[in-house]
Amino acid sequence: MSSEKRLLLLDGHSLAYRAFFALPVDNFSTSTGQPTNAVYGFTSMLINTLRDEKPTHVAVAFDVSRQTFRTEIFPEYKATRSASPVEFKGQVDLLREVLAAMGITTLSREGYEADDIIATLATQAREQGFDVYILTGDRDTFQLVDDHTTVLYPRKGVSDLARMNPAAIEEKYGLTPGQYPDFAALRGDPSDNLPGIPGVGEKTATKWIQEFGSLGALIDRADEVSGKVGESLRSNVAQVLLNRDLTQLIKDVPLGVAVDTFDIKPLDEPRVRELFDSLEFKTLRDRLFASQPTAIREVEAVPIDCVVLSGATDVRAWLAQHASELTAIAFEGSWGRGTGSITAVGLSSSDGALAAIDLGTADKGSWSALSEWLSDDQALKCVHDAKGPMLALRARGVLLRGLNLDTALAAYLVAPGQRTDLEDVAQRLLGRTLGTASPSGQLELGIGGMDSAVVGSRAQATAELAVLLRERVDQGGGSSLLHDVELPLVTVLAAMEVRGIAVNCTALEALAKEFAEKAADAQRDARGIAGKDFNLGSPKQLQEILFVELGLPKTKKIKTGFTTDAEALTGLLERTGHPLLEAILRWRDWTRMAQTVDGLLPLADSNNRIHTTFNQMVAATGRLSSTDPNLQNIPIRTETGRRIRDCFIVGDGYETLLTADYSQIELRIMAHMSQDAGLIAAFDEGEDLHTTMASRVFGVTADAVDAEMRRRIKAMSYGLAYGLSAYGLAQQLGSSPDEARRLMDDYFGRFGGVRDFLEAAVVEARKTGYTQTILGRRRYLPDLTSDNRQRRDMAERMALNAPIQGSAADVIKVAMLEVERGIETRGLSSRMLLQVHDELVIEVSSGELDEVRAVVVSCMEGAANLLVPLSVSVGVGTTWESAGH
DNA sequence: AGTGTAGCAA
DNA sequence: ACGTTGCTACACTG
Repeated sequence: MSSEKRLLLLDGHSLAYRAFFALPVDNFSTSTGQPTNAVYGFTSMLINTLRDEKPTHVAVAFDVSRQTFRTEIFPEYKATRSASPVEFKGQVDLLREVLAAMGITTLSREGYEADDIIATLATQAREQGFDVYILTGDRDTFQLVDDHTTVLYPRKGVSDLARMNPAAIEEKYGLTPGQYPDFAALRGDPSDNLPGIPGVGEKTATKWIQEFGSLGALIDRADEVSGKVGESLRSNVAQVLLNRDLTQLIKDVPLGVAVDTFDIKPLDEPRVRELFDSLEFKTLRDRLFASQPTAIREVEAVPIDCVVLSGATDVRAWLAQHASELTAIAFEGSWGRGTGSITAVGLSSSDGALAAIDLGTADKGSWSALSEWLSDDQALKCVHDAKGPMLALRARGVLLRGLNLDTALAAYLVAPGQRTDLEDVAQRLLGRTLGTASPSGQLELGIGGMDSAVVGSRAQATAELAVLLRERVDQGGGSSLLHDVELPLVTVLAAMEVRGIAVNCTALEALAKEFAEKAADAQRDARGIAGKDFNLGSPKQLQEILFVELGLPKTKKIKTGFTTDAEALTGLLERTGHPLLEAILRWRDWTRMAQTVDGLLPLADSNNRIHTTFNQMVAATGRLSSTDPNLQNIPIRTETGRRIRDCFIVGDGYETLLTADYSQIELRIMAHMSQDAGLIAAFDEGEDLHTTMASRVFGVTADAVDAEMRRRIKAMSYGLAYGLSAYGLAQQLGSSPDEARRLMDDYFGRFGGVRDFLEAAVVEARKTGYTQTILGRRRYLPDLTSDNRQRRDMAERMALNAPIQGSAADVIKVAMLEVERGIETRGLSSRMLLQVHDELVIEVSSGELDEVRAVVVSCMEGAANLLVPLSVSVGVGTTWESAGH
């Protein structure tokens, strides 16, 4: 029979320490280098136990210091334990933070170990009728086990727990729990530095306790023990009795708290979310939230006044009555790859009214009434992440107009780098947990119809967020960036995604076949040379063959051994000339290309067009990203890569593709932001920039600048924007750090304003907490003041890069708006298809080339007014490759 | 399913 | 430890 009151007690240090050694720190560190293995392992065990044992009360005990009553009795107690590693120490505080966020009581008392606190609480709890569960890595607690007290002891790792109840103790030791400390005293404990009896191990200790019943009886009748071990026992009685005292847990530690107060409280969800996100505990976070009993984690109450609208009259009447000012809309449905469908719509008007429309059952009239309102640009709307719904609406021929706010975009500008889905933002800013349609997404809606409470509450949350975020964006000075750039860009991106880009599927298929054959050839060669079949794609197997079987020189160390990346293998090939290396590199090249092609082919629609998805809220710097497929990383640097590019073609009904890209936009931004006179002058020169800069740095005429000098300056210039170190530059150039340092000195000697700007950027960011772009886009970098050098250095590099990369993103976003509008206002039918960070790809209708080129160039060059001109180069051709530069 | 390695782009 | 921002594929591990 299990009690209704169930207390879970944990030993913080012992569990965290176990986790620390069980989990490789390399696999459990944040991207900024903070080790989290101990916190992770502990938290994982805690969540699993909460789920499995369903306690009603929880507390965690910690040791305070090494100094306890035990060290007073026996100074050598635990004296052989080495200091805990620094990687561990910092994690204890993190762990306490996690527990605090989870609302779990932590206890510690000077002079006592966590075990004593646990023994005390377990005793009190038992008296009050609790069932007690003790999760600990310390076997001394076995003495507490009884019919209502179970010790959960990690067998190995952090997921395999042994349930130590009286039967389990009996089975494992042949003893009762009460006999355990007697046994432990006899055996001694090397890890606690408790000496045992020479010649007496676990077997003898068990036998004696079984035979005599207890340690007291054994010592009373010690004379009866014969032989050498008997001798040994008699001469070590004092030590054994001391061991017994040290092993005994104290059950009356003065704690001054009642077990009742350990009842499980609701999670501080925003705090947990923030903390777990910063620790990069994604799955753990989800597991924790999933494990919350519904009684505690209540889904938001059903909005009682959410009316379900059906029929054109209904819809029209509601919209006329309520949708006067800003109306928040929540769309349910699915979208992507330039299309989508909407199943339900929730509406939350500024007067507080809520409505929902089920588009699965709605008649034609309701739909047309709704779509009429959706495309009315006088009817102002707010949507959380509007681009997807825009795609779905376009698929039904409806243009969403009057979009006045996108709360996801606003949340992104306020906190780039944080998640922007509605659930998360609502949780973070409103402190509210939203209900979702169903864990599996659309499924339930499709079958079971609309859940008006869910749709309504999402619309309502969006409306509330609109008020809050508008204010936050204003405070952050991002109002213009949001309303003049990001918001109108949503519509442009949606249009680009709908358009897609045409591909030559026949040619792509031919490439796929050819690349696969080339890869197979290389694989055959490699296996032949190695003399065995192995998986070339397995770094592990590759390491075994290269460094063990063939005994090739070791490469740079990585987490899992030695790197086999292309740079390292090329280096090895040069040094050893081993033919296997050549075959592997060749196989990598061909499989890479084959993968790219294979990934593209199935994504072409019936018109042979591929529709990517541009994500406006992923990159912390303000860049766009592209997925499904990623069209921003189509190969270009190799001949083979260019053959893939050649398969992206102008579509039917259009004349040609045009690509336009900014020349050295990041350096121009650097010139502008730094106001470095030398750099500005170098741009005004109009000749080859890197050559001009090299001539100044090296003090020679432009004619005397050779390719190597130009290469160095170019690498230096671009490295700067990334927070380059002398070491990194040396790597890049293949020279010594000393040489690189000299180059940097010479460079800054000539372009000192750049250095001053970069230094000031970091200082300013440290002071304000954020960096800023030319349009006021912020990136927050709290790690700039971190005590952890690695984190701080990382943040400094981000602070150098973010204003530059982000400003470039600002500029091309403005340009995109201008290009789109320029084309439209001139009544042209050419259209923008892609953006690749500093490049736009346009599909040009016949007869429009000259005008489009002029529009694109002027819009791009005019997108920002910098201290240096923006320069755009244009290429034209029927394929992306031939239109390239 | 999540993590690590590798490799493509800007 | 040593240059930023992304996305995807694969192998490996649980």
